[in-house]
This record gives sequence, C-alpha cells and structure tokens, in this order.
Amino acid sequence: MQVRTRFAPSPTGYLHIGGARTALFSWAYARRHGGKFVLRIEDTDLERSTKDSVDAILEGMSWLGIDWDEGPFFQMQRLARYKEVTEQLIAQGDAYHDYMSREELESLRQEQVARGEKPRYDGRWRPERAKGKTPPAGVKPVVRFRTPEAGTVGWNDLVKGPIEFPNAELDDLVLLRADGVPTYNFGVVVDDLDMAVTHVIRGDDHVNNTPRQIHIFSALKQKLPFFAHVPMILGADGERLSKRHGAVSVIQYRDEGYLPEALLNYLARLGWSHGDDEVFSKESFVEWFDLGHVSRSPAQFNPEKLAWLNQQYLKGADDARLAALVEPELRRRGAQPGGGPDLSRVVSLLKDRTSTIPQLADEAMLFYQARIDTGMPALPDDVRKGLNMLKARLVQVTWERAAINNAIKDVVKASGLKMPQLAMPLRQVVTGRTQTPSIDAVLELLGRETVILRLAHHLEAD
RNA sequence: GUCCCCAUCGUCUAGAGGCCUAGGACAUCGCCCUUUCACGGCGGUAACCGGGGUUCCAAUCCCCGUGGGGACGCCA
Repeated sequence: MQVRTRFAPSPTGYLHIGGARTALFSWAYARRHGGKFVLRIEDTDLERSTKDSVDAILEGMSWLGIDWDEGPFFQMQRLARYKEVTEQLIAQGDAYHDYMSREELESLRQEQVARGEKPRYDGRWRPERAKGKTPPAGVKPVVRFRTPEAGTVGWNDLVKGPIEFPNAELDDLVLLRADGVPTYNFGVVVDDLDMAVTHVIRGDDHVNNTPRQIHIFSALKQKLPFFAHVPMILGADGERLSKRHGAVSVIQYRDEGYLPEALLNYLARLGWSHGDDEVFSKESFVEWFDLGHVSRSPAQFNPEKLAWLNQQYLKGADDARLAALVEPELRRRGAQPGGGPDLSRVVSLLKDRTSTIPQLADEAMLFYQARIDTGMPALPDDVRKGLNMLKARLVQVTWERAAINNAIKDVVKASGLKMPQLAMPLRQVVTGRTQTPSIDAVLELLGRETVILRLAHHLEAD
C-alpha cells in the first residue's frame, strides 16, 4: 500500500504554528514511507476564505520547505462531486432533507442548554419521523446524515490509541447546506476518499469529528483510513495559542529573523522526540519520524528554546547567506553596508553571539556607522596617553589581527597600564560599545583608516 | 452542563514492570576560559498530580479523585 497523507488547511488566515506542525508531521510521514503528500484547501467557508490566505499558507509552507506532491485542490471546485455523493446517500436512506429553520434550531438549542443537555438537532425530519409532514413552502432544505442511534463508534488512533464514542452522543449532522456547499465533515470524507488518503494526520481538535466521519465512510461502504491526532500547541502560559502570545504566524518568524531550518527543527521536536536528539536536520527528521513517538498531551510553545535553536543554526550557517539576510536589516537602520568592511566577514565574527538576524544586524552596525557616540566621560591622563601611543603605533603596524594585538600589548607594557585599563576605553572609543568581540579582531575588520579616524576624533574632542 | 482526550523537573521530553539513586535539552544558579560581552567547557538546584488496588517488584498496568486541554455550528 502506498502511503498518502494530506494537509487540509482552511484559507482563513496565515499559516500558524500549530497548522505548520501538523503539516510537518503529515509531510514527514509521507516522506518517511516513500508516499505522497497532498495539499487540499478547504475553502467552503465562503464568508472567511480568501485568496490572500491561500497565498500566505503556500508561502509559509514553501519557506519551511514542506513540499507537496499533489494539489493544491480546492473544495469549491468540487461541488458537483459532493452533490453526487449526497444523492447517493439519500437514495440509500442514509441522508435526508431537513426543513428546520435556523431560528427554530437556535431556540431548540437554547432550551436544551437550559435543561442542562448537550445542544443537538432532534431528528425531526428523519424519514421515519417526517412521514405525512409536508415541507414548509419556500424553505430550501439542508441535507442531513442519518446517524446510527444505537451502539458505539471507535477507532484505533495511531497517536492516542483506542477511542470510542457512544452513538447516542452524536446528532444528525448537516452534509450539504441549502446552497449546495458541503460542510467540513462531509467534504473531508469525500475528498479523503477521492484522494485516496491512507493516513489522516491532523490536530487533536478533530477527535470529536472523527466518529461522524467514520459513519459517513461506513455509509459509503468504504474502508477507513488510519487516523492520527496530534496534540495542540499551547502558548507559553498554557492557554490556547493566539495573537496575544506574540508571533503565531510562520511568516512572522521569518520576518523576525529566524531561520526556517531552526523553526522546523523546533516544531518537529515539540510533541515528538527521538531519544535525546535535539538538533537535527530535516533529513534526519524524515528518517526518524514515527507516529508512535508523538506525544499524547498538548505542548507549550517555548520561545527561549526556539531562540537557542536558532542560534545553533546561525552559528553553523553560511556567511554569505547570513550576510544577504542581514544587509536589508542594516539598511533599515540607516547604514550603507557597501561602504564598510565585507559583510560576510563581519557576520562571521558576530554570528555566534546572537540568536536572530536583527540582533546580528544590531551588532554589525558598529562597522557601518558613520559616526559613533561613545558616551564616555573624560579620559584620565594616563589612558589618554596610552591611546595616543597606540594610535601612533597603529599608523605603522601591518594591518592584521596578530600585529594589532602586539601593538596593544606593547603599549600596555610601555604605558604601565593594565590591559583592561587600555582595552576597555579603546573598545568604547572605537566602537561606542562596552561589549564586542575581541578588540584586535574588531579593529582589523574595521580597517586602519576608520580606527585612526575614530581614535583621533575622540582624543581631540576629549 | 454533556462527551472525548491527557497528566515525569518552570518548559520540551527520555522512559513499553526490575537497566531509575528517574536520563537529556532550554531556562536558571555557580565555577573555568577571557582585555569586555558572548561562544565554549565543567558542575548545581529542579519532576514521576493525589488516593486506592494488581504484583516478589510500578513513573510504567487497573480504578477513583483532582487538574489541564478539546469538542458540542448550515466554522473548519
């Protein structure tokens, strides 16, 4: 049997973290088993579905590197098919027309809730109950599924194990709205069947839909796919992930300077594990992925760990690639990266000190600022003297790190200053900062001209 | 309210009855490295929700409680 999985988002917003992880697991399962991964857009919510959302979802997936083999298919282009299946179900007696108005339904629900019952359709238009009733004029009916009333439905969930529902808990769900658009539970079943999906891997929030879908599969006399329900991702406070938790959109992480491989690794590791492995490639993930090691309980999103992972990937990333990501950030900060030292070398020096691209850009700014504000009080005389000595030495020295370092050490010796007494003011005068990489490396990259200029400027002004 | 699911350090997790004095990672604390800050290295604090069973033996199996999450739409 060829494994076929799918990701079926509804285009009502960006691709969020939870959806991305579901997609990732589904994708990985297909890849792991040499199967196919299908993308299907569930756009039957006419009110909320947008083209922009479709684009945003595809963009998010592409950025993460989750590729699909078939699709995207759009449910709204398959209406004829849903109608056809509906008619078959009606003919079989497994579905029927329901003429209840929304208002009637609403008041029924209110009564039920008031009585402490589960709100549900009461089956008043079921064929066996509607005998002799004449449909009200002018009402366009919906089509409802005739759910079995006795017994139980269950399945062996590949993540959660056996799950069972009493049929008495289920009511007759709407399959087709009056306008001929299918509802979620119906569209899913028809599509998963038509697209030959073998493994339905989806979010935990669909567990309650599964029994309804199983009934439809059965009425259609089709074999069930395997179901695997992966737990939700919660915010750092344990609440359901939402906008107020900061970034929840995949694209937002791109824009905030995370590397796609880092987010992918983080998401893979959230709710799934492979022993003690923490940092692993996409290839390893595909090779190792299995549903048996997916956690059964919800996981809290932890931004600190994501940041750490991003730093790991930053450290190992190619300098030219990082330079290309940092450059626009520098421009945004008003710098002209073309004028200063080679950005790749700057990035190489700084990349293991930061955890995101914008932070890297912040650090890199010192190499491209036209003017620096040292914010220093007046220098003591001996330090002034030392810096002047150093300036004189630096004018002549071979411009490379070791020689610069020797010059600094010589001045320390000659001036009687301690290393920190000279090095700290030097750092601050030249970079405007108290924390930088090794000062000799910074000076080398900055270039003789800039260093002398900045030294001279400060020593005169002081 | 009803139904479904879940429960190991603050967080992500390892753990399939004896390998557990419960392991790893993030975070946190301390030390080392160092001209600063990082990086890195070493070490520390920190968990099996509670109660009953089953068993020679339970973090692992069963039951009850508690807590958390999810679902009850002509949304998906």
